[in-house]
Amino acid sequence: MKVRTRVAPSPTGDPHVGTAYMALFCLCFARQHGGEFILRIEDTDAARSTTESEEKIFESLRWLGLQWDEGPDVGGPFAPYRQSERVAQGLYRRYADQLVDDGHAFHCFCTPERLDEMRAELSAKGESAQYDGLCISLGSDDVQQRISSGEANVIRMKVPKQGTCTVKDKLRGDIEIQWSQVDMQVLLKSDGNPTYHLAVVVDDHLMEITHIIRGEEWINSAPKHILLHEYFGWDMPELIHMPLLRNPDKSKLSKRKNPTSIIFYERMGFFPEAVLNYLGMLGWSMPNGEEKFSLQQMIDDFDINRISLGAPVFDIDKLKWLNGRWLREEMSDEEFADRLTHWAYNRDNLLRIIPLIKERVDVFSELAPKVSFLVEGMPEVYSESFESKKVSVEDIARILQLAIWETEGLGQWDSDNLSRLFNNLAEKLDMKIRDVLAPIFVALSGKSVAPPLFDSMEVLGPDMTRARLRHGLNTVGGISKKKLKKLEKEYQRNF
RNA sequence: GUCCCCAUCGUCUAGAGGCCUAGGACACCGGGUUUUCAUCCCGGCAACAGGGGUUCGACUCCCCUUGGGGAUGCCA
Repeated sequence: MKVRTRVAPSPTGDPHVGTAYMALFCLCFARQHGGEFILRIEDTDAARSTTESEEKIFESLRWLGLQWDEGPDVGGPFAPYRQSERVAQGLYRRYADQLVDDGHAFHCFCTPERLDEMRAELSAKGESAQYDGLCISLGSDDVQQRISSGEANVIRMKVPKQGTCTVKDKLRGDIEIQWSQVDMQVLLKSDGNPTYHLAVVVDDHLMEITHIIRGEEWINSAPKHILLHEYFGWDMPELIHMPLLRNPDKSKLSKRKNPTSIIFYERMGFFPEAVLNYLGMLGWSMPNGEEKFSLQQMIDDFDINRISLGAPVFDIDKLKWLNGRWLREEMSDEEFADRLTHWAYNRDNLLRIIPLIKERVDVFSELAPKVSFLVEGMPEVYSESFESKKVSVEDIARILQLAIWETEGLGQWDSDNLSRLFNNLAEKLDMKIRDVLAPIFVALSGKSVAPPLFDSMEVLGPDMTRARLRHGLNTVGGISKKKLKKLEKEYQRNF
């Protein structure tokens, strides 16, 4: 038995708690049945799936104490798995060609423009905007000629016109989906890369995966995967679709509304045991009702039927309480000391901070207040600290909100990039950089005097920075819904 | 729009037809212990979305409505 879940790298490479959530359940399920837990990077986009971003994810999962099995090496040098290597080898193209030869897929020459038009037309008529099958009936001579003339094309899978597909889900039972609802999915893109749907099916087969644990969001594409397995003549792995973690407003957990990276919780000083424990109690419970449990206890008592299907809201308050219990009930003074040293006052961390404050202190005793904000979770911030003669409260709120949005899209989180970002922001707002930065300073540090801003932000990391900006925004009174909508429109137009 | 998933206190959940006057936990509000604070203890507030069936009996099973979420890409 081999249970697999996926790891999706984000542009910044910061691993999402949702990833850890799936991985945790995958591990428990696999171990409970004496099977293997396979962790897999699933992204054919080389820009996103860099060795660096992958390593960051693995590091976070290791921090949590999740150990995965290596699985068979299917062509790439990277354990546990790397997809991009195989793309270059043309592996997926061969499988796609095979489907074309067997009459299960076809070359499609439709341009993106035509597809857009077609979809617009269909949805205007109130029909589902699927591919209309224009290229499916092209003669093979015609196809060969257009390919050799270099015309761009993709490979699409054929889908039955009628009947239903039964998706067997270990948690939800049989889910019936009409084939008419399933689109003729592109399998191979015009650049030769496979889409997720082809790659995932091929990889599952090559890695001999028997069980898949993934998020609920994939239920609708399950028929495509089932059909591909049929076309290839392979056994379909069993599916388990987990509920999705939510923001307090019930939408899918997103960094826009919550700190979502595992690194944030590490930086806040949560214990990995507590974070894992907390994730375990979202959607699952111990048979005896105990809320504090270790990974091993969870594995021992794991029962997939105890998973509840309602999508849980991620509640930091409860996580904090749980962390407190771990801290008080499980840590000796010695261990507390060791962990604290390791967490903040380790050499590496100090070496990052020292360059920022060396010039600003004369003796050690002056150090603590100057660096406290780099170690604190949320610094105490008062609305008076934001007050300024030059900038109105409303503008301060605007600046903070814009900063939050802008930093969401930042790729490489470093001092130089941040500096560019804020200079741009000041320019677009037609304000002095100093006036723009003032409220940012306060939100981040609670003080108006602090070490260099961009370096501090780099040390704090994206999630912690955004969390403090949000906190600052709330402190100055936030932005009303109406104004927020207006600002967002303006933002999308001008930035 | 269409399809799919889901539905117990504000939040996480227990509940496999009678054990339910619906249990626990977080948060919140009281009280106690403590030189302060925190911890800890004790107590309180608070939910089966609505309507139809099935059944001697529904939180539990079925249907409809409503609500929430997701999917509808040459993203994953």
